[in-house]
Amino acid sequence: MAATSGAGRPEKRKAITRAATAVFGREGYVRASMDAIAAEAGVSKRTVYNHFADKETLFLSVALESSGELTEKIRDLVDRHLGKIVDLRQDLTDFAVDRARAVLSAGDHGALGRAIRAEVANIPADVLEAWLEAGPVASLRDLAERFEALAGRGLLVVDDPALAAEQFTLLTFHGVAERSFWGAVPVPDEEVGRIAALGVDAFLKIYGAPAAG
Amino acid sequence: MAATSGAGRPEKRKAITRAATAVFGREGYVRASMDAIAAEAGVSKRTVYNHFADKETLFLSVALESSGELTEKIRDLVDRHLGKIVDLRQDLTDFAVDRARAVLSAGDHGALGRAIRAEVANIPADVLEAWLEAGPVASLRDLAERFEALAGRGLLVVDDPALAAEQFTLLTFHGVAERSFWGAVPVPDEEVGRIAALGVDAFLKIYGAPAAG
DNA sequence: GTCTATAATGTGATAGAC
DNA sequence: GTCTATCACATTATAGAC
Repeated sequence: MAATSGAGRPEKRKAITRAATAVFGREGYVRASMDAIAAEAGVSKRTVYNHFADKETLFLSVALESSGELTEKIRDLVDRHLGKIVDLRQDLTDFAVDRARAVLSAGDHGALGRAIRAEVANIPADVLEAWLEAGPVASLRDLAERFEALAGRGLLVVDDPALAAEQFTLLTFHGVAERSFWGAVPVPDEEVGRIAALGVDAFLKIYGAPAAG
Repeated sequence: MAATSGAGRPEKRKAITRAATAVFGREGYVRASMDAIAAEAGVSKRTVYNHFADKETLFLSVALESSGELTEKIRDLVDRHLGKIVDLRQDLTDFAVDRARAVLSAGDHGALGRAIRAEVANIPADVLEAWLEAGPVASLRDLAERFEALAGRGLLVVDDPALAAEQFTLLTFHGVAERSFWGAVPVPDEEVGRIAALGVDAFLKIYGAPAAG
């Protein structure tokens, strides 16, 4: 906290973090320059250093922030698609498609996630853990809770909800993530839909309730 | 070819590519310096530039080379573990564990794969395609062929061997790859084994022959 | 091997805006 | 008065040419 904050107007700080998110996502940590971030934020470089101690602090700060925001976005998708089940297969597929889009679409937080994954060897262990906890791990937990509820209603047969959530994510999301290199290379919408549908097929073979076939 | 080759002893060239693989893998593309590569190869920087036009050419060259070598390694594992099936579940699990180790173990080609994934936005499309074709896509095809053979012998029920190979890889490998950030963060052996076993469980629920239970 | 050109981070100093 | 923009600056590191 003490290192990241300081004096200054909050609006400036917001402009800086938004610019940093964009530039780090576009260029990656090493290539991104503080000059470029300052320019994109419309402030002077001095002002950036007034708000953030150094480049690394700025990067880790926006990484954590962005991680939490993406988790909230995904939580909304979980609620929207898996809150009230109409057609389980369809709802799961829709969720898979929307999540892939939310994480991997170009302009968004996904680009920063790519930068973080690229820099992971240079990120302090405790910060990395905090990022995981605010991001991927939290989303997995949200999904696991939902699966547990669905199992309670007899729609799924699930022993270990955390495992089911992870395997659902692997089958419906990681194939797209890998193919698009976490959003760096575009994947056509129809391809995303196809992969999601096939992933849900496989998932339901593992965890589907026999009644629903 | 013309850009990557030149005069000079082949032994020097080999030393350079080996050093470049190590340094690029350790530091990533941007951070790696040509000085460090020359030093690690035990040659002068001038010699490096005699063999490779520039930094980018050197990187792309070792990327392709390493991709092919890793594919061969994995092909050996496919043959060893899935050539003669003794206990299908056990053989699949052993293969999954060995592959994860081969790709993600620290000193190996896996580190370079991480660097490539980090740089993917700056890699020319045709080179990226060649890298995919020599690496991940080729390995997937090898595995698909093997699954098709196993299906022919009644050990698996497989409609689409390519899909089965991809889903096997997702279930048994990508969970570890993601958790370790493609080898940047170590994952305990027992955790790798646990994930592999759970992945094979799921895979056999989808594709297992009913006879074998 | 040496040298040049370039570009990066982070630091002052000063003068102006809210 | 406090925060800001502008400019200049020292330091360091790099790619690549001679």
